[in-house]
Amino acid sequence: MNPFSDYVPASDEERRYLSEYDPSGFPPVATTVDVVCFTIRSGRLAVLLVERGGFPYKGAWAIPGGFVEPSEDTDEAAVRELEEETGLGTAVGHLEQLGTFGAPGRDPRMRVFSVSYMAFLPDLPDPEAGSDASGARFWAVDDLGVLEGTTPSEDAPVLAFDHAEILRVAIDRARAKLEYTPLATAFVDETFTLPELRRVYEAVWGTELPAANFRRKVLSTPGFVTPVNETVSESVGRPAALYRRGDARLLHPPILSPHTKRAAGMTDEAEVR
Amino acid sequence: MNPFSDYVPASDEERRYLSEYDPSGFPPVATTVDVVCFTIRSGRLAVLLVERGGFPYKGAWAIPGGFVEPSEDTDEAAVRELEEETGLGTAVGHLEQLGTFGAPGRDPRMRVFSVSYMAFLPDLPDPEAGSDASGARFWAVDDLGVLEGTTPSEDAPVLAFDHAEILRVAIDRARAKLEYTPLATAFVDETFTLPELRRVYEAVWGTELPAANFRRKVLSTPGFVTPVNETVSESVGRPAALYRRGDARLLHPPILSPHTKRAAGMTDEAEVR
DNA sequence: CGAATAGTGTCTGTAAGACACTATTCC
DNA sequence: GGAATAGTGTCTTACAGACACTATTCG
Repeated sequence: MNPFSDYVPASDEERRYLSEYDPSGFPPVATTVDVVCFTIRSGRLAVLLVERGGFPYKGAWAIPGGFVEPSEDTDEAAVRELEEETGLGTAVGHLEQLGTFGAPGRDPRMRVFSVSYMAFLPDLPDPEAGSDASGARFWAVDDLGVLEGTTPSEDAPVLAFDHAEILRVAIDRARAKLEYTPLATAFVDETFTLPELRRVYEAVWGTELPAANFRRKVLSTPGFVTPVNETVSESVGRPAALYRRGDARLLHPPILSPHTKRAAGMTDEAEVR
Repeated sequence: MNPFSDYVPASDEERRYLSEYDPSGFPPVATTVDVVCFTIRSGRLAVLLVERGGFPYKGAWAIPGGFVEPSEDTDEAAVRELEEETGLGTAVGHLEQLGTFGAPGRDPRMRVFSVSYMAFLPDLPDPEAGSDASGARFWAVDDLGVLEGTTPSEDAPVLAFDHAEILRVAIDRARAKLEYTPLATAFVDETFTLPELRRVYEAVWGTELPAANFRRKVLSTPGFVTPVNETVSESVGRPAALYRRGDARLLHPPILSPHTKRAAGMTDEAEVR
């Protein structure tokens, strides 16, 4: 019987069945959550990786994560991991499930299912290393060479397990979600200027956007941003007006990436065969 | 050591670590795949459910699924389940991962992680019951009452486990994917008419679409459909031209749902808190 | 003042929705 | 011919991209 379930048996027979149920016959498997933590660093999309201090893949870099505790939902485990790795809760940023990766041989120790999440965070200081990791830092994603048509930079880390694949899926999804959700606002502070928001799009998509049209599109999308009626001055140039995230969950019309229009042959995420 | 892994240890020390690794300390958990099989029946979006013949939730209806075998990737398990339940492979239709549901108490027997998939299939005869299910049939989704603002019909089935929640997420996602992918073509035969394709959109979205504008949009979206230069006659009226699915994976411009434009407050899928 | 950055106005092509109209079949 | 369904043409409005222009600050 599962001690966390509040299921009410419909009969004594069913009550007996549940109390006698023996789960020990299942082959041992582990379930982890991995959290792909994105941020914008120096105008580039960056992702948090931790250096592995133990076997296997010792010295390689991995997406931070850990085992799901018996009392936890996967969502709760993801929030916990995020807090442990960054010191931030979900009050800051945004967290959502990406998908589950469970190929039989993806971990050399045993069968491991990785329920992967993505987090989108404002710029953070590099975190302290966790207990089972000898280092932790953000890496610019286009230095990792995980995307088609890109090559790793000189000092690119070796990635553990199937984490290159997970990162590829996460980056594709983040780019797509920027178009039709207010996700970009998770990368900036609570109040932000439109040029700051535009630089988020430019960093994630790797393209320059015409500032005038970007501005018009953002302001004409209901609920995307609301003005705060203050300005900030960035040392030189005209001060920019401040905005706050609006209450829209989906953007209409969306902010389309210049790349999307040419993407008739682009692969959709996650189709099975 | 995981017998399905082709990982090569970097040292004798690591080789020893892996050979002595004992996975039996993990608490027993099970991992299943559930496949939400959608089709269009009588102009309505319908989903395949199986009646449970054993405890728990005996007599309730469930999304078909089963355990992931030790040698299988979750994708492979989903393909196998789909074939077992419908007799169809992925050559027909479309299959993709939806997400993982793993609340601690969702199954009263033990901790179970359900890696859920969605399949989109052309209209099928009602399947034969599987071995552990006393019945199997398609149900119109808007008779189930799983969506906000809808109420179950008179004879709506009781849903097992958290399957109402899984269905809700699946329907939301299917509706959204219809807009920007050629998913609708998975619901029709290999060759189809534009009115047939339009009725797919109408069934999934639950709205009527102006035929003239639908036609123009579909034909002006590159790679969505390609003409076959044949016609079919449906007993009365002018025969319709046949088309085949094109090679686009993403639609540009998308086929927007009339509902989407009013959806500024609509909830995005899967945000964690 | 000039450099730098923020923000506005305007023109053009394209796409969406509305809807009137034509075409081809069955009876 | 009439009913039924498929398909075309056209008008209006709205948005995307391009790009010239104005505004506000620092030094």
